[in-house]
Amino acid sequence: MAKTDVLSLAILGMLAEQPLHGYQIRKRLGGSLGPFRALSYGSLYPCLKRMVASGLIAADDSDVADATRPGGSKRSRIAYGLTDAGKDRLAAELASSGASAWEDDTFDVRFALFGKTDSATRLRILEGRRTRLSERLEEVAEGLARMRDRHDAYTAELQRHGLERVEREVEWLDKLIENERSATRGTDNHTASAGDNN
Amino acid sequence: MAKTDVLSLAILGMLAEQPLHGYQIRKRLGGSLGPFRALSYGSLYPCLKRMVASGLIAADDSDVADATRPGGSKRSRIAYGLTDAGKDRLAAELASSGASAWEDDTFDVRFALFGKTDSATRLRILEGRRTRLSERLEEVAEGLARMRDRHDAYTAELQRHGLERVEREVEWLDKLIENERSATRGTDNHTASAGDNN
DNA sequence: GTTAGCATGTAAGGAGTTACATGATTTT
DNA sequence: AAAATCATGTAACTCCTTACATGCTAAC
Repeated sequence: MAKTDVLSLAILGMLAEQPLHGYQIRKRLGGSLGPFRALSYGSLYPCLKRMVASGLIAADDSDVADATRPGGSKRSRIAYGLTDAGKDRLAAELASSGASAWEDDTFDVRFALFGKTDSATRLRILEGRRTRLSERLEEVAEGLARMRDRHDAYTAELQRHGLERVEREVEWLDKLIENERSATRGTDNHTASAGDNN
Repeated sequence: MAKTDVLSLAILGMLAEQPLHGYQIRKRLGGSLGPFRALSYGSLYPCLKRMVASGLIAADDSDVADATRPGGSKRSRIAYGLTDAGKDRLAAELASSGASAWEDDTFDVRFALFGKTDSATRLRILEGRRTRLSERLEEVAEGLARMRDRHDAYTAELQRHGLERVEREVEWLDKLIENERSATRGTDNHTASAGDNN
């Protein structure tokens, strides 16, 4: 089974809602998912091509054709939609909560797809991420102790700020985990709300 | 004049304090600078090689030789130090405050080297960074308004958290800018302290 | 009718990782 | 004497960007 990279996963998730063409995909990736603020076409189109080749998505060229000319070939505007294989792959990825799900690169995308992820997996990923960040916290604190004297004021401040940032993300995760747990305790809701943060 | 990439700049900055060998450089990069938490040797050593080739640093192999065997060739342990050209290059880079200085990739390293940067340049970079983040804030808010309805609870929460993170960094910068300004007003201190953050 | 935005793609190249390959030194 | 850590390096590969190349469509 070929690996699904983050970009492909994000695309699969997006196309699960509705077929889209490349240009739209790019804009939405920039808008909602974390790590793709301005993904270039030089990345996107080859990726779509690969996904078509591996049968995860299908290209539909008929989009505008009938809207204007009867027999028209307008070129441009290729809508991509999930195939059955694509749906299966997405489902399989969403059910997994392995190591990579809580790494920096992947976590944001997995989180963005929580609406399609079942409650138990959501919780596992949030907890995995929390553990990951705790480890990071320890590492940094350790390194900070070891280099105490080598730091000038600015390096120390940078370190302190980095630490604070991670601590805040841990707090954020704690809230989400708490939310997730109480939602599960009450109803075993499949699509629990993530709101209620001040 | 060849471009100095972030990694080279970080190395130049580190070697300005004292000669180090590759292994040490790697650990310190992970410890103090932001974007290099675990730089691989596969990146580091080729970079050092390039820097030697372009005359910015010099390799000194005599390190351990006299410590143990008189005529000994111990191999291993190559200490790198700045050449005059390297010092010049570092000085030139530190004096610059162009576009790239406040981008995500570069800012942390530039900040870590503030101890060697003059007050006016520090201020320009901090302000540049602040402006950059403000722009980002606007972009995100804009995109958020445009997609309002397409967001499920989790995507919205991810967006909100991202926004909050950027807002906090702006607050952090505001404090630093304030510090920097008052330090300049008082004494025109070249190596002002960055402390005083709760 | 021309500018701005929509839409698709390719080629070259940058910046990094992983996996491999090797060997010295220190600690247990 | 074995294990951990120090130390240096290369080759293949991944993922992404920039710059280029093309053409349609809507608005002013």
